[in-house]
Amino acid sequence: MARTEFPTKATHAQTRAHNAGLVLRAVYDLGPISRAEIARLTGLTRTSVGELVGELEREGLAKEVGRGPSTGGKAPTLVSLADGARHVVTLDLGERAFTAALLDLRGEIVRRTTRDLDGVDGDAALTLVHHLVDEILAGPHAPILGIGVGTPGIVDADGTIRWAVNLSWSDLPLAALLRDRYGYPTIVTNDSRAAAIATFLFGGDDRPTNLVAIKVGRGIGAGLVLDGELFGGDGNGAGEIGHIVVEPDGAECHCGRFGCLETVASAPAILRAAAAAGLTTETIQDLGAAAATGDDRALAVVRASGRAVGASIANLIGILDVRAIVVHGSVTALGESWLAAIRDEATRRSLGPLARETRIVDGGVGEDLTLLGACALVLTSELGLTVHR
Amino acid sequence: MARTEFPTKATHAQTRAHNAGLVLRAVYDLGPISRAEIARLTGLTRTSVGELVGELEREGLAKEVGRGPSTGGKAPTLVSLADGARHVVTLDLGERAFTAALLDLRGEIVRRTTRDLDGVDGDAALTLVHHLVDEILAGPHAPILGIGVGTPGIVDADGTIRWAVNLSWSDLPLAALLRDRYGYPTIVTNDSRAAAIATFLFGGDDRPTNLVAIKVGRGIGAGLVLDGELFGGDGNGAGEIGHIVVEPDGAECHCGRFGCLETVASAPAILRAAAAAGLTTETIQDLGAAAATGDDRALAVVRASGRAVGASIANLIGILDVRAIVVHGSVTALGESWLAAIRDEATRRSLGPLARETRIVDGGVGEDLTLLGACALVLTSELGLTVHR
DNA sequence: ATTCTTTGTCAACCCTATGGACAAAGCCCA
DNA sequence: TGGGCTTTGTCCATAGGGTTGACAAAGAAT
Repeated sequence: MARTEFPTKATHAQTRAHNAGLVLRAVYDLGPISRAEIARLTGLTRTSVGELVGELEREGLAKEVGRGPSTGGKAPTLVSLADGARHVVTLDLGERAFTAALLDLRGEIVRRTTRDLDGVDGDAALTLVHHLVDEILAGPHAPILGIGVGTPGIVDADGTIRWAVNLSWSDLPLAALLRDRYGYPTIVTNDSRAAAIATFLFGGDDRPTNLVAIKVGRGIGAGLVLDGELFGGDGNGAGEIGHIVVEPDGAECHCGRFGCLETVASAPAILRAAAAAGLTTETIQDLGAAAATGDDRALAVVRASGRAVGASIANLIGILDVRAIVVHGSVTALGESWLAAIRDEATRRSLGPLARETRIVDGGVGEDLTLLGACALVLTSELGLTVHR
Repeated sequence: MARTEFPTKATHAQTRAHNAGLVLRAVYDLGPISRAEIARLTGLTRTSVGELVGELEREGLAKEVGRGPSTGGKAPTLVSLADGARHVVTLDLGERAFTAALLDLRGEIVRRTTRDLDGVDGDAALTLVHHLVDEILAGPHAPILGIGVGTPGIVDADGTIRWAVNLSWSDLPLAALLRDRYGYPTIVTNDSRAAAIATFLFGGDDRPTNLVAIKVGRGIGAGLVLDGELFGGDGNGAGEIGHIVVEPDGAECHCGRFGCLETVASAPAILRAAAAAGLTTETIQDLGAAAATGDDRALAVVRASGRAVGASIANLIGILDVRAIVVHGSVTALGESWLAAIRDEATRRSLGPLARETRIVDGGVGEDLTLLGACALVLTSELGLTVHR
């Protein structure tokens, strides 16, 4: 029904907010910078920039830090960001442990606490979340900008966790709960997605406009950054590639179907395959090491799982024409032969020109990616900021 | 390099343009409507709306059309769109023929001309394009808003046709050429994509935010409408699913790989398969008819090709979580058993909850979809309009 | 006929970006 | 050392454009 809702009108305040965002971003991205330079960059007048910078200074977000070199005229007054002027509380609700951390405006971790899950779930897990946040907030901190959470499972756009298997959570309105309890803006997302924006924003200067970050661990999921923004799809389920069937006659998956990608390429599946092949490797690391030494059976297992991921990536490339693909998560510990298998299969299965320009890179185990992504989401939504470097 | 470019500043003029767009859209979508009603809908004041409507009237885009019923006070003055106030020239550069048409603001075709291609290509084909546009413009018309073109092949974001096989065009800057020659804003897109926005915009009131329109004909391509906008990908190649490998050991494709979707599910491939199965059907229609009468061999061929499309759709669903999928193009003539095979396979290969809510519908041969889509693109870019119904 | 509503418009006002002017501060060069 | 030239940052007047409030016109309700 386009009949009832309608896009929102534009107001002066919005213009202001937009331009304020530009100035903040300039200060943020381009380090110590003069007002005049910001004016040139943004196209705003020096007058406007001066006023907006003044506002940032009053809010404590920016401060003058001396003069720069002259270029033939008056030396510019440099303004830079007060990195610690605000803090963000972030949570990584991992498979085995929950981590809470306090991050500054640069995404630097000020402090963190991790608590092992030890089979805790349901309400107890929620209580653990509260404890962790309480603990983080108990220490000294700057004004809090918001709370960002990365969690496994499917998460609605409004921050409700539809279901998270290992935590026995279903339809848990986590964002609303935390918002009510702490009074801060709160964003809850799926961990694959958090990792995706983190990779995107911290990807350095040459970051592309589109990026897909695929997490391969106990489960498999991707976060899609399209045209610079996280894409959720109609039901916020975009990127749930773990349950696309890749082997119609494959093993049964816990989702009820047969031959889902997760039955072939997830960590548990790989270990099962290794065992079936008569290998005695207990962990992904071990298997990777075995493959690295040239063990044929290990190599075969590693390659098979890599090819499955590669085939899925070929689909991604064909459908979305993305150039930047990052693979991360615990399974990346399989090492180079795994990645090579992914690249080979992705190339073999997708259109030449597209595949040639695609970079598939190893994002590693991605320790703090979820925390960073959750932080980035808060920064973006609260300040219109874009974290990078 | 985020260092050099920078998002653009917001100005008063932009605010104005945005709000003008809102008002125009209200008049456009909601037929005869009063200024007061527009004000309520958009959140703008009656004053602003009055002024903006005045502007539309001066431009000839809107006109007063009497009074509406009173609701207890002064009866409202109704304003409605002057459908024929502007015209759009559109071109459909089809596989066998070129069509040019003049469309009004509602996407209604005012007049059209079609010329068979008869093997014409290269410069001669370009000349044909010029002739067609000249012919359309020779007749009476309202002020022209722009030219919209739908063409096969891969098209850059700036309207350069990278290559179109059957026309022997490569790196032809068609948009620039037409812009220079006629002086109108010009948009050139791939036909699958044009069809996608057309389906999206003309899809009625309950249109979703995401839609994928898959064209299955001589080639196979999809147009992706994500969050209400056409998605192009990094190299404007998004939706080129025809060359994703679906059968690694399949037949050779003209792209050089083996087992691309097009080698299995495109019109020529299907006819080849039918011939190989000993069928004497000459056309897609014939084959569809044979399948409809229960011919086992025909049915097998039809189902096999449908399943291949269905598997690709499962990928789309898993990756993008789109709810609305439209299949169109000449191969839809295969009929119900083909569509059923598509649906079955798509459901079988994708996650339950996702597949359940997905609607895969038959868009038919899609006669004028390309023309409509090209028109819609021009309307959207020139007026910020959204065509529907 | 009177009162109450709704509509459309006009005038005064406010927010915010712009353009011009100017002092401050630096370089360059005689 | 002083004059000319640039660049920077700010002040002031101006203008675009949405908002508020008031009001006449027009219709419904009593």
